[in-house]
Amino acid sequence: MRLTMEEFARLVGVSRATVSRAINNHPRVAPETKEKIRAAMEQYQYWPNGLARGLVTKRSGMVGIVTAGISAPYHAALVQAIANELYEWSYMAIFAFTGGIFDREREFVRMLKERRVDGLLVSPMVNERREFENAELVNQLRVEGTPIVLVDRYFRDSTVDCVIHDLYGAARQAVEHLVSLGHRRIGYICTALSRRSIDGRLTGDDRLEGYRGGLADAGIPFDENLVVDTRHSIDGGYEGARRLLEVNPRPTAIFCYSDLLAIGVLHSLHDAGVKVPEEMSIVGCDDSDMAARAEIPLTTMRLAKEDMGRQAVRMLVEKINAEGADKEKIRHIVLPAELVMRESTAGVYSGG
Amino acid sequence: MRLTMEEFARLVGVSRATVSRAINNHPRVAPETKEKIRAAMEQYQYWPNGLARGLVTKRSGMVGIVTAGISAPYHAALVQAIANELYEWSYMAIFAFTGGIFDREREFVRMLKERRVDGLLVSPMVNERREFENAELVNQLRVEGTPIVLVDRYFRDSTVDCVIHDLYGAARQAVEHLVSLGHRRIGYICTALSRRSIDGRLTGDDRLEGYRGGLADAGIPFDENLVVDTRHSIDGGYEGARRLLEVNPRPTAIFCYSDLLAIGVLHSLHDAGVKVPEEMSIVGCDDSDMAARAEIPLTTMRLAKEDMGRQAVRMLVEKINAEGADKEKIRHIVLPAELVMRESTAGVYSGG
DNA sequence: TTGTATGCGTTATCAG
DNA sequence: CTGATAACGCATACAA
Repeated sequence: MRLTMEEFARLVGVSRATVSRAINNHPRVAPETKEKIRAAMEQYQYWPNGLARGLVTKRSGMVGIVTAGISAPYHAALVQAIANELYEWSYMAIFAFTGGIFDREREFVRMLKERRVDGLLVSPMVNERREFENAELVNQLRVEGTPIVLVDRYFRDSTVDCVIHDLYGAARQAVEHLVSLGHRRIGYICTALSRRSIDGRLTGDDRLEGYRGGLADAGIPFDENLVVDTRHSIDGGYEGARRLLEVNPRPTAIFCYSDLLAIGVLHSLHDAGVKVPEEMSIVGCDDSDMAARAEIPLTTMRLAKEDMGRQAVRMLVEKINAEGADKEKIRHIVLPAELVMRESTAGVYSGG
Repeated sequence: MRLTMEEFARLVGVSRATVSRAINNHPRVAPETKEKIRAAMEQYQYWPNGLARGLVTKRSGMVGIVTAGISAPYHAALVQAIANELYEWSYMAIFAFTGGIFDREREFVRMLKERRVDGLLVSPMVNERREFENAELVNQLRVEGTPIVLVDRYFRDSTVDCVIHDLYGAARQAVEHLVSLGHRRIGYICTALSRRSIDGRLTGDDRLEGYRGGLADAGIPFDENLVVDTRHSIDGGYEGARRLLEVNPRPTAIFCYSDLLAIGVLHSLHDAGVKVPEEMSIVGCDDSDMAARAEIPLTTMRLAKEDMGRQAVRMLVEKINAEGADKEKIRHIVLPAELVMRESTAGVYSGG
């Protein structure tokens, strides 16, 4: 059994109250006493019991992170960023991966609250229209005042802190870049998630809206034939590109929903004998590790995953420590995307 | 403030002891009482305070995972596997990513013990000779009886539970496969970590030993010129392959330390105009997502990351629940690697 | 089967 | 500046 504060205090020759004060460096404790205790802690390897401490302070020093998982590099990078920033604030991270299983989202939140985490970082599950599968859960959390920050999700129906990427701006900027190179027929390859929004309903895919916005800025009419949806995988990108190559007249540039799709597009064009960037310009989205390492280093829109993790944690910590009215203050942080020019984009092919 | 058990019990009209028993489904509590309490829990949204509970049961229901990080897909997959299995056992996972920073390993372990985790899953940092950077830490954990399982690490100097891949067998099998295809000049591209062991000192790279073993089995003499070390990245693989192409006579097959290196090798050979698998066979190691998705789907040795996570968690849980002598029982689980044949290996090129 | 009383290891309030 | 002592929310031995 581990040493208790009472036993430890006796060993040092003080009361446990003094030990406690020394540990939490309370102002009214003699410097030499504090030093003596600090040294003894090392000697006897005494560390306070976090459970007991949390029971009385009502702070566990832990934060729960609820997300689908980390199999995608994007999510791994984001989770890593969150963990790193949490460390800076001396919080420990309890991770809960739902694997996209609906019931687990609720269950994990319950377990986390049972563990008395000080706050929650959540990327709630969304359906294909980007609506929260479990909006009630988020709403309840909000109502009961659990400190929470939404990561990579925007809760339209309510007022919850969140930090998201400016995906609209990212797409718009990508198109702007291509337009500036002289392109006018620009395709967009997206995933099934966003395809549905083309028909005019409120869109869930900010990239698609940004793509339209970029075209509008340049006075280029929107052509539905240039928008292709596919599975979110390298294969999906491969197939999407094939379909775009059949459109007449063929596009001279393609913006992709993600780097993953863009990699597939690259393979597809390679196999089809279409040269990148000479005959076709490609822009990805994310700036994952794959982008720079692709056969043809990929021009892409960098999504600031590190910033996202950092900001989310900071907001949450502030929320946890907020008093009174500040606790109600809601903030939405929108992270700008940055164009990273590499070798997959160039001016329009002039034949020959 | 959240409901307390006392208050909740009063609401239901029983004592808090009864509530406690109902929650921990103690045998001696009337079924109808139990049912009434269960229902009331839902109604009043009452959940016991895990901190208080842990304080008395001396169980936190949490397990600490100390590892470098999850930027590499291999590690992401492993961590995900651990998390999934932990869920099956109703444990929550506190992740601590050291980022390879020496001091953090100690610090995180201390923080985790302070949080009173029930056990530890650790992949301790190793130096370039595969020795533990912080052997003392592991040893101390062992001595004080903290339930611990080493993941992907084998602690040679002591007796700690662990689960590792049979990397020796993996390499040997890879060579055997190549030999069976008729290859006799087989190269090996590894990382700086393993290069040092060639000169005869105790090796840290089991793959290298397996490679030698495979050659020996086939009666092929070991040729130091066919072993190349490089950075562990796609670029590293690219460069390593270039160097192997200059060896005379040139190898007809290459075994790679990892899929990552193999991908670089593929690029390199492509650029050098060497056809795979016609002119050069390639075998990777890991069977990461990249392997199947490579331009030329990669033959590789599958490392069972899911099994590793599952076994590690199971061992730890058993350790936590072990009584008396069983607590001392040490087990080492060695996971076999499996050859996954794809399209990057073929018989020896017969010219023309 | 249920209720009462005690202790788990801290922090915090109050005296001294 | 330091030392008793009362919570904190729960599980459990003991009584009823």
